[in-house]
Amino acid sequence: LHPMTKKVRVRFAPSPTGGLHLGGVRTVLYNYLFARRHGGDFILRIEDTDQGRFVPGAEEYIMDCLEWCGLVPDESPARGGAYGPYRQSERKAQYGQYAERLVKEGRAYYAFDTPEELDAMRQSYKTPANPSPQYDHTLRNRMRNSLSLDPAETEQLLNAGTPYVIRILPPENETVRFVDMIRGEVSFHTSGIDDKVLLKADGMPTYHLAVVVDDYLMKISHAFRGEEWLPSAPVHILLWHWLFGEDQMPQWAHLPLILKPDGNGKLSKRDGDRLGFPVFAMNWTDPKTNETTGGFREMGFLPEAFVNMLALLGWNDGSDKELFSLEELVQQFSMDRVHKGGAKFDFEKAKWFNHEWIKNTAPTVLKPAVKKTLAAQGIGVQDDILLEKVIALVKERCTLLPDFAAQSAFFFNAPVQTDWEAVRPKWNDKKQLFFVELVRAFQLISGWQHDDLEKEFKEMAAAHQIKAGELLMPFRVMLVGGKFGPGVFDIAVLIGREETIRRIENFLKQI
RNA sequence: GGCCCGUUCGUCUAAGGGUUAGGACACCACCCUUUCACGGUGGUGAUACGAGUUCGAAUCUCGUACGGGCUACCA
Repeated sequence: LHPMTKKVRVRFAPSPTGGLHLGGVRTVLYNYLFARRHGGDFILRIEDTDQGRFVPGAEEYIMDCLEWCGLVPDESPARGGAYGPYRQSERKAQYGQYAERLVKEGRAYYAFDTPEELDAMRQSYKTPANPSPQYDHTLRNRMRNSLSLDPAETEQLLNAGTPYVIRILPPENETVRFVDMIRGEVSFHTSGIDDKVLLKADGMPTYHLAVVVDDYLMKISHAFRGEEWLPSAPVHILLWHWLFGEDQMPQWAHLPLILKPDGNGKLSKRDGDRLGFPVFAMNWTDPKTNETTGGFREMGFLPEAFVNMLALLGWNDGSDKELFSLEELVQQFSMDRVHKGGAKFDFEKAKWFNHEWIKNTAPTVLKPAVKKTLAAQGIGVQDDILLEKVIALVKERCTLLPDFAAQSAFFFNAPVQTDWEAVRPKWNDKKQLFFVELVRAFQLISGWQHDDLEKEFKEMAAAHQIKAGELLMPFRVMLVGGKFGPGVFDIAVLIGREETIRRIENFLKQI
């Protein structure tokens, strides 16, 4: 087993190609929890070796997402650290040396095949029985590389500055084994490993080389990534074995995939558009296509709820507990309770988490976010004390932050729309009279608390020989504009005597 | 096709050889509430299949089926 002599250093390494999806955030989260749990460091490294797909602004976006989630790295491109650089592109010069070393030691070779030649190879060897031919031991001798060419020719090509890549040369007949923290021992036969490109023609490393070199140089002790990386793990193990020795290698954990809610397969951003939910942490606008993909933040999720929901998608503490703060997650998290199987994402359950968090969060804490969401709906709030009372009153009926606008707009502005149909059919002179007198009574009443109002209202109803129930709905519509909201007397208390009377009179005038 | 990984209610999951297979979301019913929610009570609903090991299997082994991932000079 891995000697835990060095400090735990886990890293999250996104590629800045745009957006940070659910699986990505969960990977960061597990990294973060593991690091905190063991008093280690959580490192962010940017994998920007593919310049063609690099998207401006994506790196900043990733940092913003992490900050919103409360998962700020100890070391990152922005913050720096003792094991920099934290962007792969800035380490470009070093990768080549490691690749050359592998060639010298006979573990890799030069390949001069052009993209067209590779394409031609894949076309000509493609059969129904073998739909995707590999550049591997079966084919490499028929390609143009330093193994098939004679040494003089290779030398000549190299001297002439012919573009080349460096490919790995997997051992003939061995079994590569490693222990995955989640899956236990996993093994691959080397005959099934193809000659992956390690160093591209532009001198940049591929992920395979870069991840190994970076993890070594940055002293990474644990590396977590999605399950889609499992098939290329043997390449990385081999590289570790040759370059730095397996005793230096991080412990691996391949996280289960997050699947689409309907059907099967990996969750993609397309699924979000199709099914009406976000798949990114925050809104992301691709500067190339100008296309925006929705985020959980903008949809009105609390970061605590978002993180809580993600943590439980593939992990639990063994009990029935489902609500965890980040701090509690840090205390409870363990990699051996992470599941092996993928989990379908369920937006309904995600909303449930948010609802629970809204209900359990104090109005003072909720206030800034609610204020923002109200402002976005054109509802200005001057009275902060009132706002807190309103939040306390309506939060249990809000699932997403924007729900606060619908649920509490009438506290701050008189209703613009009135659901007349809820009242008109049963309206009559007796009721009109009742409310006229109610206004008078409310003007005179001494206390303006819930019980005062209810007592007055019910006594008057009795005096007018109308059931209170028949009057409560009209009263609600007068104050709220519709058939919804908290208790009517609670509402009246909060909007105050003057405003209550104004809304009643206004209604009476219009009906 | 090849290689690898996986499989408990519709969904997320608990149960590490002995439980009436538990909880949550969703759904349904009832209660609370003279609004809408919240809440409460109850209900429908699962160990993919077949062998083997064992007194006893969701749990261990093997096979089958099904699902997924990978199969780029992308990560």
